[in-house]
Amino acid sequence: MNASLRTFKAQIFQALANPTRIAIVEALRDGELTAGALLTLLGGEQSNLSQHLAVLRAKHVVASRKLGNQVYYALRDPVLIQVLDLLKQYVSTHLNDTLSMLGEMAPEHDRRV
Amino acid sequence: MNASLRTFKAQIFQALANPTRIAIVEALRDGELTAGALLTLLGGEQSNLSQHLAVLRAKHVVASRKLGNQVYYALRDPVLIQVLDLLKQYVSTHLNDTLSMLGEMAPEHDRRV
DNA sequence: CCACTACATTAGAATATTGCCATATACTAA
DNA sequence: TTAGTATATGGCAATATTCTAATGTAGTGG
Repeated sequence: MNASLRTFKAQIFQALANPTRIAIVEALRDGELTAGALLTLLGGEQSNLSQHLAVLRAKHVVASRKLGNQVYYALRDPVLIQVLDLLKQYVSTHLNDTLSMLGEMAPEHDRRV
Repeated sequence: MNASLRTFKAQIFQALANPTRIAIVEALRDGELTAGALLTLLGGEQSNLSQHLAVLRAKHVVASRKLGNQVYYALRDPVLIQVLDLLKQYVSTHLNDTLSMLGEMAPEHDRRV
């Protein structure tokens, strides 16, 4: 495998390497949402969310379309949902390994990981 | 979903968000390798590779066992291989979008993406 | 013990990422 | 035009990542 391809893949991972951006992708799992809806869902500063959306746009993770006053965001590829689903598996498999990192949560209690 | 869990997932993505580390994970796809074998495969500075291995260890992506003089590295969870396989799909789906980023390769010609 | 091989760690500079704040732009409505 | 809503962008400080070079540590063999 070619170095440029690896760099490209690395950039996709980089795009997902932030809790807020993961939350965005998860929020878009079932369809598009406006930036405002995402802001309501996720909370935080508007400009901060907008910057994270810019990162996801730059890495082609999301597409945006403007409708009147608002901008609708959607995932560009459902494969990323599958990636997140695999990560859920990963997290539950490794819960015991990583409990210390999280410093919370009981392992045997299902909390919709 | 809980913020700590998202942070944890983000760290896994962060671990994979580097071309060298992706190359390491891909090299370990079919089984364990020593640090030296990885160095031979991937080239570059020994200390640099060692640092990347340290990142992967810290994020629990790889396990290491010492045998005599050498350290064997292995993936801790095959799910990460699946993640990389999905990324391959992703890359080929989006080749046209991202050719400019890569600045090389013909899209219709199969190059083992 | 000494020398050698295999890895790991530290230090430091260059660069990138992140969050906050303020400001800018685009669209709508009156 | 003026005001208001929705979103994006730029400046800037704090922090994190990545690389190179040098040094440290563990195991092996003589």
